[in-house]
Amino acid sequence: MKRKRIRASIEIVERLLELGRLAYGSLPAEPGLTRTQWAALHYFARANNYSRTASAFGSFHATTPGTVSETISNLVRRGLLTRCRSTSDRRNVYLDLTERGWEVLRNDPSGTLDRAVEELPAGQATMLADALTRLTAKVAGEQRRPLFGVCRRCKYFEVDRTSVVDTPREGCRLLNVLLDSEDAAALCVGFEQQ
Amino acid sequence: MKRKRIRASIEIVERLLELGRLAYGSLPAEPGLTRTQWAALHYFARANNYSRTASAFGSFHATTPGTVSETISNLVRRGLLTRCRSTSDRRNVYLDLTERGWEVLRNDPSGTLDRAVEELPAGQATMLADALTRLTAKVAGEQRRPLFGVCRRCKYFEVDRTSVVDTPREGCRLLNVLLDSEDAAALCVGFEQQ
DNA sequence: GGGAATATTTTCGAGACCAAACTATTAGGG
DNA sequence: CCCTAATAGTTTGGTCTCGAAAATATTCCC
Repeated sequence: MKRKRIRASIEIVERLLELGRLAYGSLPAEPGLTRTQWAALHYFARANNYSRTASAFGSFHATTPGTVSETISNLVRRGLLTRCRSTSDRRNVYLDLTERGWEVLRNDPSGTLDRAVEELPAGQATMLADALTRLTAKVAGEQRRPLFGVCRRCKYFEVDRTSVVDTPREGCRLLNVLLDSEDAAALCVGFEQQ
Repeated sequence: MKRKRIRASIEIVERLLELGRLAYGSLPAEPGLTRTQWAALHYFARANNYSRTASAFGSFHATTPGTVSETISNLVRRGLLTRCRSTSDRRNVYLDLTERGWEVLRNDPSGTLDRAVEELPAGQATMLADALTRLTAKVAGEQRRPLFGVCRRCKYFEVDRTSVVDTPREGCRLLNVLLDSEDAAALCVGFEQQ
């Protein structure tokens, strides 16, 4: 049985996939949530107003609408998420964490990975973020999926410095709305690289 | 609903988890294999003689023996893997790809990610490999799981340069065996950082 | 020899997953 | 304004994944 010639990139790919699994492979998973449920809870905690929908999470998590719908129903049943139908377009349903949802999220198993990242040398963390963004952009593009990213690094992000108050006003040129500091650091489905 | 203060590390964690999903979220999944089945096929293609067992893959993939057993049975049923019970210790079952297994693996969806990695600037790829190894070591350690890694970077790896022939002989001091060039580049459960 | 440890398989119930069918709502063209 | 897409979600059916626990076989070690 001949193996393929080994390329260095394979090791990196293996690490990436291994890490993704290990991150949620932590022991307690306190309230008995699954990987997917944690991922959903984490996503809806981090996504901005315009991205907290079932379909957006489906794109982010690379899964189908039906699967997402079931996962969300489960989290709603547990009292960790609430559904809120949009009034402007009644097809949309926005998902928000409940008080208990925020509480439960504090035990997010991916915190293990998060702490490991925080211990990286400063320069390495920056380069890592850059490399990962490149990779994600490439793969997402090839699969015709949205890229996701935080507003502050988006090409539609805008800072209005003409204001006389000390904190300049931030906004999104795509949706044409103002962003508070929370939203400007949240994940967005409409993200485009600068 | 108050959000937690946003730390830069969260973005990196999100990218890592997103990438892990996207990598296997490719469209065709030709012969209808699932993420887990691809991961198993990939693992048994890359692991060395001593690591192609159900339990080793279970550690690598952060799942339980029962799940692994089912996944393997499925792949055997499809004719992509073969079981081979060890003669020296009859508790062990080694898994090997069949001819068809190797053939099917050529469409491994993670190839998309692999190509993206190959397009990274040279320096960045090296740095990325290093950072990911650090992260994996940290997370695996915290979860008391084996680290996995290729023999050549293991502390038990040894090169015998006393030989007069031009290609020096490589071996493993832990298992006390010689390694051919294929094995020296394969994944091993017994890996320890240098 | 006998009990502990190891490697794997089986079984069960809850989720995850995809595909396809379905509902409801909105957008676009004549 | 109707008619047809397109969009957002849900439901259904069938397979696979997952963890926990029990079962089997084998080996280790005192």
